[in-house]
Amino acid sequence: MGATKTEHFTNKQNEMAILAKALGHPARIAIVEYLIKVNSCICGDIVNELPLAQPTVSQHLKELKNAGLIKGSIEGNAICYCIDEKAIEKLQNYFGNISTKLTDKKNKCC
Amino acid sequence: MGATKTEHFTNKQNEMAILAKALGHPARIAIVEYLIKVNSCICGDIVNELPLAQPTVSQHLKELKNAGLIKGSIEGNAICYCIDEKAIEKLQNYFGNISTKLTDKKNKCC
DNA sequence: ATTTAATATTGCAATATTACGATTAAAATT
DNA sequence: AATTTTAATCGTAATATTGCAATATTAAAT
Repeated sequence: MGATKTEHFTNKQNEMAILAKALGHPARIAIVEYLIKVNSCICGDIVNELPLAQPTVSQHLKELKNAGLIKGSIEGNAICYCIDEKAIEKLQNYFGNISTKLTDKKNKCC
Repeated sequence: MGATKTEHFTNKQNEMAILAKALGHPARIAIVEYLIKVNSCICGDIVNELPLAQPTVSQHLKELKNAGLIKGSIEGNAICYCIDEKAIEKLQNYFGNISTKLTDKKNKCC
């Protein structure tokens, strides 16, 4: 026990859970927000923006990358990071869809 | 170490991270989707829908409730669960906002 | 009052996450 | 070539999560 039983859920469910989980930490939310704020790809500079040690930030970046939320490309001795818009789109569609379904119905039982 | 350093991030960042984290597990995604699918509040019945033991489901429900994603009210000897629309709205707004900011900019450096 | 049904809680083992110091790797600069 | 810069990786401690059997709780039904 201890490990998530992904095999019992649909691909879509696992995919959304992976994206959500990646954003389930304030540092990773902060990284994504910073990438949006600077409005471009960032080469270096991310570590200085966060109140965490360099290896910790590196680890968070890796998780965001594994989840497909950011892309990173080597740019000399720095790394260029930016948001992967497709992932954000998926999240937006997902919650937009849920929102629509919720407002469609009118049975207020709670 | 091992605990998230929430104190270094903004309230909003922590709030979004809590919501995302709650959805960062396929079982909890499945619960939310089920609540939407049946299109009403559900009294009982959730445990049978999931491929997990009753205590595990109960725990996932508790986490969704703590994060503010679902509401539960006692209804006889069953519990009536439903989505808290405000939380979904927050998520939709958040990702909608990010999406807008991303499509606004045109600097494709990646 | 007993039994039944639905859900929560407890306790625990397995695993995952978070954080960081130390180290390494790779490229730019001197 | 030696140094500096930037970021990844390793190792490890602290903590959190996942999952479930056993048990408790609560209210309805008998």
